[in-house]
Amino acid sequence: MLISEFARTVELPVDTIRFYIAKGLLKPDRSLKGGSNPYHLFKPEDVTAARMIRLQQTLGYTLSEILTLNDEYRAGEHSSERTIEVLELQIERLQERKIALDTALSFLRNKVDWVKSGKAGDAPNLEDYQ
Amino acid sequence: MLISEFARTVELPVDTIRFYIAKGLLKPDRSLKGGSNPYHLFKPEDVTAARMIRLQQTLGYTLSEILTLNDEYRAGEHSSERTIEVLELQIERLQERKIALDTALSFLRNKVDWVKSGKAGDAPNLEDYQ
DNA sequence: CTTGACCATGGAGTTTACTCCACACTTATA
DNA sequence: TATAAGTGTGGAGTAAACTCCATGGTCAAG
Repeated sequence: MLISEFARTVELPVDTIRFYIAKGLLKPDRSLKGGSNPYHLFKPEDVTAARMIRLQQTLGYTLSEILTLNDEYRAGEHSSERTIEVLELQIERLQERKIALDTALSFLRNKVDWVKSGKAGDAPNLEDYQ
Repeated sequence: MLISEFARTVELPVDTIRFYIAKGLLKPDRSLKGGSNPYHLFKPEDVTAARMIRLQQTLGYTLSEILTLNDEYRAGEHSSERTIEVLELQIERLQERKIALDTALSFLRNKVDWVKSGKAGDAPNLEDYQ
């Protein structure tokens, strides 16, 4: 798969993909010779990698964090212990984020209820949701 | 409360607070005259506002989105319908984010299990978690 | 009355994550 | 054979969210 088809598949601009390649987040093959330089060739696993990046980004990871995670993951690929360590660190971080999210959600839901009740009693206070 | 105490309270650098004031995200009083210009005076509700900003930020809102939300919220303050509309839009957005988060979490948990099982069977695939 | 601790403003600098060229090359099409 | 479409590189530009700094002010302590 060439870069423009890959871009359509993962729904990202070509420029962004090249940016990710430059950063080392995507490492497509370069076997096909084309213009002034060999072309990038994307495999299905690159599609997964791109989707993973998007997912991690919506969860608040920076690109360099994603890169370090990938590197650590690859580095520990032959030690199950290290792999599990890296994975569990990610899980912990996401769980913290989930708590923040649930906090915000119950705060907002209670606020809706409070408004619907004609603002009876005290307004929900953010401080009560930590 | 003056700016440095406020900064300690909400655990943010003074510069960041001034930046938020400039953006209109915080609107402390300016009654106290001090140096070349009147000082900012922060009330408990400013502390809540600052914490709310941090929370919204960890949930992926940009500062200008937060500003528009605040503005919309204030604008609809006398119409319960509009207030509920704004709140429910936020809830929807957070629920989407929660789904992404749960996706990532179950993917990572299954991956941990898979590694712990001595990598028996197929590796968990991200595509299966959407 | 000077020194140090705070305060404000305006503006420059930084990092992140793109986004947009200009230029150069190859290949398919008219 | 010209032209369009696709690809690569290097580098400039941009928006967001800070972060740092120079300058200028007030005020309490020594």
